[in-house]
Amino acid sequence: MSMDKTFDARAVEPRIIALWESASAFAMGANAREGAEPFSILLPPPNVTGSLHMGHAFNHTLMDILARWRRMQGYDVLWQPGLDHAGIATQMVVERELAKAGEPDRREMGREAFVRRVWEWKAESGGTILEQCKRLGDSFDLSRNAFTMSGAPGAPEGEEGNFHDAVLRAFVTLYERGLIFRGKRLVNWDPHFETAISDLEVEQVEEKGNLWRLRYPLENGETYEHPVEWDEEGRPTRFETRDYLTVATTRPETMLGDTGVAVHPDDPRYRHLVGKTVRLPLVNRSLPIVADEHADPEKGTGAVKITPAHDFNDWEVGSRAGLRAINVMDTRARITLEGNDDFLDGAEPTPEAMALHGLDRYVARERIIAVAREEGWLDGIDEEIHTVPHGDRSKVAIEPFLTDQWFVDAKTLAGPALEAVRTGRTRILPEQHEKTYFHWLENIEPWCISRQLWWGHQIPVWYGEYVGRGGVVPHSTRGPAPDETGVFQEHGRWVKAFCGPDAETVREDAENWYRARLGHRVIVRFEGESEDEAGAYPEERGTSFVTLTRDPDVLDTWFSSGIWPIGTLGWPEDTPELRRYYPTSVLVTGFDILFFWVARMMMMQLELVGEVPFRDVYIHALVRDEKGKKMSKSLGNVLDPIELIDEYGADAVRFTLASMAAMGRDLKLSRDRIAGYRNFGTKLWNAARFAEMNGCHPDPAFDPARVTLTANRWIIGETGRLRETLDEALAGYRFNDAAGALYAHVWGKVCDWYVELAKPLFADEAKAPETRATMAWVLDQCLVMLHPFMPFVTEALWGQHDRARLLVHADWPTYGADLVDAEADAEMGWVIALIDEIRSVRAQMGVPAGARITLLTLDLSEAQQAALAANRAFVERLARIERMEAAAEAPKGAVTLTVRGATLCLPIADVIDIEAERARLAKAIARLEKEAKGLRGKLGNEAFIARAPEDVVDEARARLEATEEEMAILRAAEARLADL
RNA sequence: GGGUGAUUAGCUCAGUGGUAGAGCGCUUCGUUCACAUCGAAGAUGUCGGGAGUUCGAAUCUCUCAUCACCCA
Repeated sequence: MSMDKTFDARAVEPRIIALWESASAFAMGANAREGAEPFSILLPPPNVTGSLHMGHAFNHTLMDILARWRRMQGYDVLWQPGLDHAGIATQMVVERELAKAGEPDRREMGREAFVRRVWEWKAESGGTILEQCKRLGDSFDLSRNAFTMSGAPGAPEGEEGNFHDAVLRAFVTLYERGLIFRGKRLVNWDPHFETAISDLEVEQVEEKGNLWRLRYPLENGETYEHPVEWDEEGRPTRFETRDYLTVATTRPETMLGDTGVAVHPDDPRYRHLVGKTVRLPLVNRSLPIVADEHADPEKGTGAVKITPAHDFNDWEVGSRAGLRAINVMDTRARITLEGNDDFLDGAEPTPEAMALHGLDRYVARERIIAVAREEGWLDGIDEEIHTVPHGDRSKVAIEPFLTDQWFVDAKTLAGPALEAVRTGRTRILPEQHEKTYFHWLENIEPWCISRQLWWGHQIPVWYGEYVGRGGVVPHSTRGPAPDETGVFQEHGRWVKAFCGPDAETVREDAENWYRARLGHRVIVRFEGESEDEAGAYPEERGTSFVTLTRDPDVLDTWFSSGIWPIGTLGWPEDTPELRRYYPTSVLVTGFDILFFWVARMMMMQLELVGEVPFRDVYIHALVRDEKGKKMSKSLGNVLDPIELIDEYGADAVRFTLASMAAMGRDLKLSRDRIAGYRNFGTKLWNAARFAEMNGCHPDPAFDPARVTLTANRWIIGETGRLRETLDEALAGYRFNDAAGALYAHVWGKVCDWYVELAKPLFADEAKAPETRATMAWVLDQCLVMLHPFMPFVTEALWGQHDRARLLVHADWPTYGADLVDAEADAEMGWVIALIDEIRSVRAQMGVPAGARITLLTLDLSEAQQAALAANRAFVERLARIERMEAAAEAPKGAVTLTVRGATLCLPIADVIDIEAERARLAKAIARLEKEAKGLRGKLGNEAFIARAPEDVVDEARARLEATEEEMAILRAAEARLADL
C-alpha cells in the first residue's frame, strides 16, 4: 500500500466520523479505566436556530481537546451536548416563516397551534448545528443530547425528557423560598416583540439626537428672576423675569406622562421654586416642582421633567418625591390617551393632545414639537449625542414600561455565588474575569424573568380571586394591599397566586386554601376547563367553584439554561449521572455570556442543589476577523467554519484555533494561518509516509528505555519531554503552549532532524532494526499526543496499521523526562549545532549547495572527537561534507568555525569570498563583543556579585568565558585572513 | 463618566525579574529517493513615551499618550 503525498481531508473525514460513531467512541464513560475519576464538561447549548460560527468552532475545539485528552488518559468522561430553545430568536424565525409563506400570523393561529408549529420547525430545521459540530470533530455524547424545552406540554414524541419539569421545579423552589416575586415595576420593554427583556438584553447605542427645551408655565401667577448674565466670578449680574420654567428633554413625547419637574436642591436659579407648580402644556396637568439631586445643574437647563412611567431615573425620582406614574403608551409604543384613566385623572387635555392618541411615539414626538413651536412654548433645540437603549434582538429602541413582571431576587442569590469564587470552590480563568464577575454580582439588580412570548416555559402560576381572612372579598384595589404573600393586583382586582410544579398540585393547594378561607368546600377549575374535567360536582351544601387562570407569560430563556448543569443530568430526580458527574469539571465559554449564563448558573445551582456547578470556568476570547473586527453578518466579514473545514480540513482549523488560544486576548483569524497548519498536517502525513516506505511498523513490545543508539535515545528523550510539557500546558488550559510544543516537536525535532538522522541509520544493517522500531514508536507517540488537536489525520494514520483499538481510545503516555538520556542529549545537541554552523557558513560563503567539501578539525575535546566519530555519517550527509581530517592549524584561506568550544575549519579557499568572510567574522565578533561587554559590566558591578543569586553570577562568568574564547578563535581567523 | 485590558519584528501575536521569541510575509539558494502544502540560509526590534523600585525590568510600581472592550 502506498500513501498519497497529501492527506485528503475531505474524503477521509466522513469515514473517520462514521468510524467513531459506530464504535460509540464518545459515549459517557467510553475508555474509562477501572476506578477512573469523572471528567465532565457541558456544551454551552447553541440556539436551536443557530448554525456553527467561528465562536462555536473555537469554543468547541478547546472543549474537545480537553475531552479527548482526558478520555485517552482513562478518565470517565462525559461531554454533555444539547440545544437551547432560544425563546425570542426561535419565535422570531417561525413568525418570519409564517409571514413568508403567507400563512396566518401567530395571533390568528392561537397559542397552542403556534407552539405546535414551532415544534414542527424544530423537527425539520432545528439542530443542524449538531451535525456541523461533527464535522469539526466534537466528541460529545450525542446519545444524551438534551434540549431546554424537552418534556414541555405539546412536545412531540422524541422530545421527552426532564428539562421542563426541572425548570418548573426550579421556579417553584425559588418561589417557595421567597426568591421570586412579582411586581409592578419599570422594565425594559421591547415594542417590536412586545415583551419585557432583562437588563442584559439591552444594548446601549450612541445616536445623534436633540435636546429640546420646553417652557412649562408657572401656576398661580408665579414669576421669578432668572439670571441671564454673570460676572467673572460667576455671580449673576442681570436677570429677567420669567413666568415659566424651561425643562430640557431628549424625549418630548413622554411629556404626556409627566408628573413633576425636578431641580437640584442647591441650584440657586431654581431652589426657591421647589414646592410651586407648573402647568403641563397640552395636558393641563398640574406638576409639582421637586428638589432632587438627579437634576444636574450642568446639564440642559438644570430643570428636568419627570416621567416616572417612561424613564428609569425618573422612576427613582418619582418614588422619592411621591409622584404618580402615568403610562401613556401601549405595548407597541403607541400613544394611548383615550380611555387611559391614569392619564385623564387630573388632566384637561387639549384637542391637540387627544389627537396624538394611537400615534407611534416618534410621530407623536414630531407633532408635539410642532405644536410647541406654534404655541410658543418651544424654547429651543440643541444637538446632542446620547446613548439610546436598544433590544439586542429586535434592534429597536427600548421603551421603559410599567408592567407587572416576575423577578428573581438576584441580590440574595448572588451572595453564595460570590462566596464560591472568592473561596476558590470555583476558579475563574483567566483571573482578570473574576473582577468582572464580582463587580457585576455585587451590583446586581432584580432579574426580570417573565417574557410575553409563547415559545418557552409557561410560568407555573395560576391566579384565583382573592379572599381575605374571614372570607371577605375586597371590593376594590384602592385600599392597601393585603398583608399576605402571593396576592397581586390584576385588572383592578386582588388575586391570589398559586404556584406549583403541575396543575393537580396547584388544584389541591388552591382547594385547601379556599376551603380554609370560605369555610366550605371549593372546587377549582382551570380556565377553559369544563365542569367534567374539573372532576367533581358539588356534593355538599355550600360547595362553590373557583376558576384559576394561568399566567400566560413564559420564562426568560436564560432562566432555563441557568439550570443546564443539573437539568442535563436528570435533576430533579436523583440520578446516577447527577451523583457521578456533578459538579462538572470545567466550563469553557466566551466572556460575552459571563453574566447571561455563567453567573446565573452559579446562583441557581448553588441555591437549588447547594453545590457549585463547575470547578473551573475557562473564559476564552472572541474570534475576530483579520482586521480585528468582530465577525458579523452585517459586516460580511464572517468566516464560516464549515467552509474553512471544506477547504483546509477540520484538523487545520482546530489546530489554528488552539494555537491562537492564548488566554485573555481576542484572536484574529486569517486564512494564511490556517493554511500553515494544514501544511503541518501534511508534514506529519509525509513523515508517516516516509516511515511506511522504510518498513517501520509499530511493535507493541517496544521498550523505549532499552534503545541503544544515540540518535534514537535522543528523540525518545525529546518525546518524553513533550509529554510533560503538553500535560502541564493542558492542565493549565494553555492551549497555545500545548499546540506550540507539538508543532515544534513534530516539525522541528522529528521531521527536521530525526527523519534525516534515520536515513543513514536505515542504510546500516546493524542499526536499521532498532531505528525502524524507534521511528514507528516516535511517530505513534506523535499521533497519540496530537490526536486531541488533530483527531482526523491522526486517526487516519493510526489506522494504517493493525491496531487493537482506535486512536481515540489509545492510552495517553505517562513517561516523561525519565526518558531523557543526558549523554545522548548532549551529543546530539553538539552534532546538530555543528551541522547548523557548517550550513550557515556554506550559505554565507556562497559554497554551491551541491558541493561536497572537507571538514578539518582543529581543537576538539575528547567528547567532541568521540561525538564526531560516532556521528560522522550524519555530518557528512546533512552538512554535505566529503572528508574529515584532523589538522594542526588552519590552512590559508580556510573558514574557521566554533561550535561550543570546538574549533573546526572548512578549507574552501577556491570558493571563498574574502570580503564575505571578513564581513562574516566581523559581524560575529561584534555580536560577541557586545555580549561580552554586557557581561563584563555586570560582573564588574560589586552589587551584582553581592546580591544576585550565586547561580546567576556563575552563569554569567561561564558565559563570559565562553564568549571570550570564541571571540579569540574568530580574531585569530580574522588575522589569518589578512595574510591572503 | 466608571471599569478592564492592550501597546514587543513588515503583519498577527507568544513571552510573570536573569542571553528578546514563533508563525506568516520578505531576500538568497536549492527540485539529494517523506513532503515544493518542501528544504537550507538570511535580514528585520532604543519591547508606546517618561519616571521609579531592583544588582538586574519587555516583565513590578507610578505617570502620560494611543487603541479596544465592558458598564452607566
